[in-house]
Amino acid sequence: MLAELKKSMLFLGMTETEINECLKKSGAKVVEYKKGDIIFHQKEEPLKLMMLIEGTVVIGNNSSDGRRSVVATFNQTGELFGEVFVFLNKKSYDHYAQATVQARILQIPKAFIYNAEGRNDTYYTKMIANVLSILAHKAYFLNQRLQVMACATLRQKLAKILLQNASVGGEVRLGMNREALADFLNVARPSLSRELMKMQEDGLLRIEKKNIYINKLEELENLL
Amino acid sequence: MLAELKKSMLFLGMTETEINECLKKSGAKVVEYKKGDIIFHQKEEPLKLMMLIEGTVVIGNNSSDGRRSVVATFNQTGELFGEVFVFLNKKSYDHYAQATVQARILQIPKAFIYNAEGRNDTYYTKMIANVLSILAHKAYFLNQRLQVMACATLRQKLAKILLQNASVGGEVRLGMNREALADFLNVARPSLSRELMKMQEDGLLRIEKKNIYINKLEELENLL
DNA sequence: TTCAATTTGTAACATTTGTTACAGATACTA
DNA sequence: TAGTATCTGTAACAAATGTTACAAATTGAA
Repeated sequence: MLAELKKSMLFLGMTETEINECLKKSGAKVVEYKKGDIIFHQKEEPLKLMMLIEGTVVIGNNSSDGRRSVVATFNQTGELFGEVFVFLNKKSYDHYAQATVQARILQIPKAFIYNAEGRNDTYYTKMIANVLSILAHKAYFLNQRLQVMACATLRQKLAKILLQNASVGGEVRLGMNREALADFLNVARPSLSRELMKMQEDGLLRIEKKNIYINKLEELENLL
Repeated sequence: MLAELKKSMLFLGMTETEINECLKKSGAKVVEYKKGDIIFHQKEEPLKLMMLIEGTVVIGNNSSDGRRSVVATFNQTGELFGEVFVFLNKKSYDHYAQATVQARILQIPKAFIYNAEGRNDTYYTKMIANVLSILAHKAYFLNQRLQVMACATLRQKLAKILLQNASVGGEVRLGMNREALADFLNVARPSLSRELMKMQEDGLLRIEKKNIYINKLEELENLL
């Protein structure tokens, strides 16, 4: 498991010795869940950092009439989930977490983060830096997404995401198919196709298979 | 100035003594800017936490053809800005910050946060907790906003924001006028008015002056 | 290769939302 | 109080996007 932990954002840059030290001093535990098990429920107080080691976890909430809606899905080893609620110091998650397949979760008591005493060891500083980086990344990513969603027209949304992801040569590799891109932009897939084709006709870009090449950078920027 | 700092998110829960200790040990400085002065520019490396003490600051970026677009505005005493870039450990802000009126900014070197040595003082732990809380709040807020924006229809957006802000009795006080609400939801004001009135006709809610009262909570939830 | 499954572009039409203009309501000031 | 500015709802129309269905293109596997 250590090999996986070393690659996670939380333990990035730490030696195996340091990671073990963290796990021991923090009282971290690995908990196994079977398919369908609840990992935490809505009313529960967020007291542990949850890191997915193996499996798939969905975050959702129950509305008052009992309907369930899924807010997020995690399936990458090393990902944290629910950590925002931990650091908000909220009295309850307002969401539940459920394993959709068998899962293993590393759980680190939050108290560990909030107690610097006797921790002039480097691992503590590294972990703090990592946690800050994780939260900052999340805020940064959400902000990027919001800027796309905040565009008034579909053409503007496309311009935004293309500019955000363009490499120096003007090549854009989004790593999404049309359907996923449409979901990301929150539009219907045929609407997306239509607008992409229109933009190509207008000479703004060139579409080749999965790749898109920006022809007129300035014009795209002027749309925003 | 201490009185203001005590109310800021960054120094929340700290005594004046502790705050002074922080300022001294961190090498923090208060810098004055005149109207129009650049506080940091796009290529600059983010090395200091910036807290607005007085004035107004806009964050923006220059696109390649020289046009400027404003991304955010800060004018609340005690607010941090640009902190996400600091904790991302990026090599450059990709934005500039500019004072739009005379401003005073408290600047705290980031190194202070990343060095726990000899800091078994309680103020360090408190500050870490506060910084984590600030970032978590930002992520939480952005996520809330994103959930509203991700709704497919205007009616769903309204349902979402009303449910997010409803008190137990079903009263919703948004503290925004129609124009601001329309901006927040990213729709045209007349479209917003039209949909609100339709929802009232459908019996979902009741509008009284600035306040909105939810009549049928379940039906609103079922929209989502 | 060949076939089936998936992805993508297209078109016609329905629906939603934006735009513009204006009048009644509300809030603010002299 | 009167008068002005701002906010809000309304309506007619324009424009953008969603919906549905389908065929061409692409991918992946046998």
